[in-house]
Order: sequence, then structure tokens, then C-alpha cells
Amino acid sequence: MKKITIKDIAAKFDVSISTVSKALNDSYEISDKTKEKIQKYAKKKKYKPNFNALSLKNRRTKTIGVVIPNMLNYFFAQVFQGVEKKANEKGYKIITCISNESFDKEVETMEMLSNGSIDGFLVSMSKETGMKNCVNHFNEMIADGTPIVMFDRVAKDVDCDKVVADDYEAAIKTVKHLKNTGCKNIAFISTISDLIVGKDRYKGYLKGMEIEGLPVNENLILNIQENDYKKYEEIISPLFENGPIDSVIASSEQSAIAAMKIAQLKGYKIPENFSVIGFANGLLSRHSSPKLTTVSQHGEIMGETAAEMLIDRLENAEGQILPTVTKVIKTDLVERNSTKSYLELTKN
Amino acid sequence: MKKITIKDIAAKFDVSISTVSKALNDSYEISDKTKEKIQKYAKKKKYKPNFNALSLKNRRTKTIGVVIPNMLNYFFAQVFQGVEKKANEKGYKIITCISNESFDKEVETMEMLSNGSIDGFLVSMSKETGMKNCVNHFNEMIADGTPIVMFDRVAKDVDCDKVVADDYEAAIKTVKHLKNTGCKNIAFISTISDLIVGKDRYKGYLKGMEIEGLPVNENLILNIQENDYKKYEEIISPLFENGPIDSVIASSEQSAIAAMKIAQLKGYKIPENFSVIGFANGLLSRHSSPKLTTVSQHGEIMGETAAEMLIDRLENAEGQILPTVTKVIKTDLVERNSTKSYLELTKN
DNA sequence: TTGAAAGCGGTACCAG
DNA sequence: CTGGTACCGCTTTCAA
Repeated sequence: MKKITIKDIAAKFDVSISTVSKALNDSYEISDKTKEKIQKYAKKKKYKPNFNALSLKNRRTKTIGVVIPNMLNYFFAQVFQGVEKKANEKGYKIITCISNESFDKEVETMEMLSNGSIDGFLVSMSKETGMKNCVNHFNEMIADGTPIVMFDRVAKDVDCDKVVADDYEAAIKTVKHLKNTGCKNIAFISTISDLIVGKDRYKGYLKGMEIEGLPVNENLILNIQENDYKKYEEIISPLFENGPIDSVIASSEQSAIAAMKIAQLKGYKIPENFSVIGFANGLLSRHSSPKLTTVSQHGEIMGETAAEMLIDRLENAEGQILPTVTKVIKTDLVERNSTKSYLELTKN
Repeated sequence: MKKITIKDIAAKFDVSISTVSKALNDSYEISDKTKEKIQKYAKKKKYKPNFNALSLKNRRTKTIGVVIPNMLNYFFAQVFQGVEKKANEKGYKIITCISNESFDKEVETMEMLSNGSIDGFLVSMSKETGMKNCVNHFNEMIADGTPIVMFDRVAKDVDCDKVVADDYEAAIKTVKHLKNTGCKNIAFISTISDLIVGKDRYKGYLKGMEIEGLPVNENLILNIQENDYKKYEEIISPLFENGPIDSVIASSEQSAIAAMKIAQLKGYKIPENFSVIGFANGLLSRHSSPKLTTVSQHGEIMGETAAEMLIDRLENAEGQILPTVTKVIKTDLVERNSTKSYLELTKN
């Protein structure tokens, strides 16, 4: 029951391997009866052309390399599902590497894959890469002729296709929503201030405050390390001692939840006299009490989009050099119970 | 800057390709000076042997196919991280497919990969496959010489290496813990009664009740469909009308959390007069109020173990047919705040 | 309508 | 110490 090759089939019918190859590819050069018997036999024996032989010949693998910082992050898992779905749809396989936020792992694995294993990369940078802004490995890949599409955590110094969320605008909207529902002293907590996405959210926050005519209070701005999550509550607590505060925008789900808890401990009522909005996609938001109002990022769509862009580029690669594109995926403000409802307010 | 081949190097130094090949493989047949200059040049030009050519020649790809039902499930994401880690460590790549609980997708994708793309499979069955118990595709793969290691959702009618959690024993222990902390009317809620893991947990529950000398009340046993999760609370509610109940064992995180909420709504105090234990690995358990006591399954270790078993088999495959093994990964009861502490109780 | 042969990028055996 | 060549499995051009 071992795998059957074209050669075996040729032997079986005492014809040449080229005849078999043509017959299987339904070539007009081969007589119908020959084609038929060969195809029938091939199907019966479950013949499948050898992947490596094909890839070698065609110089393309129909495989894409996906580099993701961390699969336990719900957002990235969503993106991954989107990638897998679209790739599958288009007949591509995906080889995955989890960088674990490590620059070295990211580089090593991309080098390891750039030996003809894959046709192109889909990557979201590790935190380390983002902080150091070491992007040579990306640029070299691209120069070598391996296209890259970056998603979410993109590098501005790399000229490639990109897919990002509208973090800046989203942050502006969160401020606006809080202002509209009566908040004035809006704190901002970031766990990813090193990343561009984090910076964009911060900038959006500042811009939003400006637009809404709210003074920015430095004491209400807090940057914490993501891996300190066990101490989130302890670290966030002091925020509540620095003068008036009536709401929080948090850049991650866990910090948003932590902020809610502390506010409640301090005696605030959410959303009556305290509001929280988190940039978050996970399950926690739907199960916290109260349920967290979030900026939702549509990870799956981001994944699908990125995969589609890469595949389009791969299949168009007929010599022409297409300009790179950055696509922005709109986020949605999902109103749950940690903010007052603007609609209800306006009714009164 | 295009990819360089052995042929290019041969041309550059005006030697034969076999000389280059040997030089790069540090063969004793080649003079030191030749080796040195060739190796230096190769490094400078970042030469990497073509993956497909090697795979074709060696008849092995050092790639494993991973088939997972759903990446948004935290447990599977953990397993996946473990697999990726171990595979990477051993120099293997992974091609991933998400079956989305669909039998057809599982079959299609395994067939698509069984063309020399991968050396072996790591699979957790889709729900559909488990329910229908259609396992021919697995058995055919194995007969074709492609080894499979199944994890968590395994099929008993497939003779292959397997890695599972000790669900049966774990369930017995949950009953024991509840009994020890004063519970008598223990309900059992399953969202995965179609799966073997679900059945094992149920059997363990029954066995535990027997061991502890507690009567089983049919009214306290509830099977629900996992995708009804939006209606969990509604579906679980009636359980509280069927006579005395003082605790719940739930087979999934979400149903455990739902049960807690309902108990609280019904006026119970957790853990004072109501206890809940969930089979769960996710983040919700650590963020619910009270925090959920869980049976934790060490997904990452399961992934590492499965990957290691597969790779061992692949590398040992020197003709010898090794007997298949099933490894059991011990679960842990992680006591949080939805159960009374046995230690504290015994102190008094 | 069929077949021979080259080539994709390597490795390895054998000859020199 | 170096080179020629067959082969891994398949496609494709060219000749018959």
C-alpha cells in the first residue's frame, strides 16, 4: 500500500512516463482510451503527484510561512484562523512559527524557511523586533524575492504590503464616546507602549482629548509591562490617587478588566460613575461583570485580508513589480455594560 | 540577490557540482583550501540547500502536519504551542490545518497533505469525526506508511500512538474533592457528551459518586450542545429546580462559569453553600468572580509529548515496527475560590 | 499518439 | 582530491 508514482503506472501499462504524465494532465496529445485507463487506475490507486517534485519543478510551493508572536493571544488566534481559512480556500498550505516575542526566534525561523519551503511570509513582528526596530531580515527576504505581508504589528521601515487596524481613529472614538457619556477625566493605560499599535492608540487618545477639548492629565497616563499581568491591579491602583478620574481607556483586555476591578474596589459604580473601554477581542470582555465595552478588531478579517494580499502578489508575480499597499481594517466600538449608553442618554 | 544554488558556486570556482556538494558537507575527500573557499563563499552568499530538492532525495521532509479542531479554544492553542516548541527544537516544521470540527475538512486536508508534504500527522479529531466514528482516513494513512499520533480527542478504533489526559481519574477526584468539602448533591454538566473525553469525564463522575457513596440523581445530569453557549444560562437554569443541589462539575469553562452565575442569581453563596469545578484551561477561570476551581490539563505538555512521540517514531522508522503507545498526561486540580478549601476545613 | 530526454537542486557512488 | 553520472518524481519540449 506504499505511495504510487508515475513510474509505477507507466510500468503497469507498459507505456512511457511522459505518456502517463500527459494522460493524468488530460493532454490532448493522448488518446482517449489511454487517458481513460490511466486515469482510472490512478484514481483507484489514489495516485497523487509528489509535492516536492512538483515544487522543485515549478519553483513554487503553494505554501506560506506565518510568523505569529503568540498563539495564546486570542486576537492572534483569530488572525490565524482567518489566514488558514483563506489560504485553504486558495489551495495554499501554511507553515507556522510562533516567535514567542523573540527577535532571534523570528529571524532564525524565517531564515530556516527561506530555502524554498515557502513562497512568501505573513508576519506580525515580535515585541523585541518592534522595540529594537531591527528589520534587516525582512528587507533581505524581500530583496531575495520572497514577498512579505505584515499584519497588525508592522514595521514602518519595511516596504511591503501591510494590514493594520485603525488604532489611531479608534482611540479618538473611544475618547469621544466617553466624553459623550459624561466622562471628563479619562485615564489611559497601555501595556504595549513599545509597539507601534500601542503608540497609535496613545496618539489617538491625545488627539481625541484635544478634539473634545479635554485637558490631558499626565497623572492619568500609565505604561506598564505586559508580563507584569499578575501585578496589574497593584500597579494600576495608584492611578486612582492622582486626582479626579472617571474613566479608563485600556490598550489590552487584561488591563481593562484589572482597571474595572480596582475601580469597583475603590467604591466606584460602573458604569454609573465610572466607565472603562478596552482594546480587546477576547472572551473576558463578555464574561466580566459588568461586561466590558471594547474596541473590537476583527482579527479574522485581518487574517483573511493579509493572506489574500500575499496570495494575489504571489500569483501576479509575473515579473511586474506592483506597488505595496497598506490596508486598514475598521474596528468597531462594541458597547457593553462598562460604559453608559449614549443612545439612552440622548433619549432623556 | 536571487537565491544561489550549488551550480552557481561550481561555476564561480570552475569546479564540478559534486565537489561543491562535498565541500559544503565538509567531506574528507576535499582539500582544506577548496573547502574553505567554497564554504566561505557559500556563507557570504547565504547559500541554503533547496528544501524541495533535499526532501525529494531523502524522501522525508522534516515537516509534520497538525490537524486541530479549533484554534480559538485555549486548550488547543496551548497544545499547539507545545507542538511548535518541540518540533522547532527537533528541527521540524509544522503545517497546520484547522478542521473547524468538520469531518470533510479533516479528511480533505489530510489527503491534500499526504502527497509527500509531511512525514507524519498530529491530530485531534473533529467533533463530527468523533460522533460518526469514521476513522478510515486515519487507518488508510497509517497503512500508507504515514504515522499518526492522536492527542486529546483520540479514536479508539485506530491503532496509533496517543496522548490523552486522565479525564476519568480527574473526574473521580473532583467528586472526591466536593464530597470532602461537604457537598452531596453534585450535578454534572457536559457540553461534549459526544466525545470520548466527555464520556470519560461522565464515567468518572459516576464512578466517583459510587466510591463516595453518593446517590446519583438523574435530574442533576445535563448534556448541552456546545454551540448553544449563548443560551447556556437559560438551559442550565432548570437544573436548580430539580430538587436539592449544592455543587456542579462542568466539562467546559464556559458552562462552569454559566453555572456559577446562575447559582449566584438563585441566591447561593459560592463557595459557602455552593461549589463549582470546571474542566478548564482558559483565562476566564482566573478572572471570574469568584475565581473558578478547575481541572487543568497541561495542554502545552500534551503538545510537546505528542510531537516528541511522532518525531521519535519518524526517526526510528528504520524498518522496525514499534508497538503503539498511549501516554496519559496527569491533570491537576487547581483550587481557586469556587470550592471550599479542604485544608482549611480539616484545620478546624 | 507516443516516447526520449533535459532539467528542477541536491546527494552519493564510482572512476580517475 | 576531483569529476561524471544516476537518481529522487514530475513536466515539458522536441522528435518520431
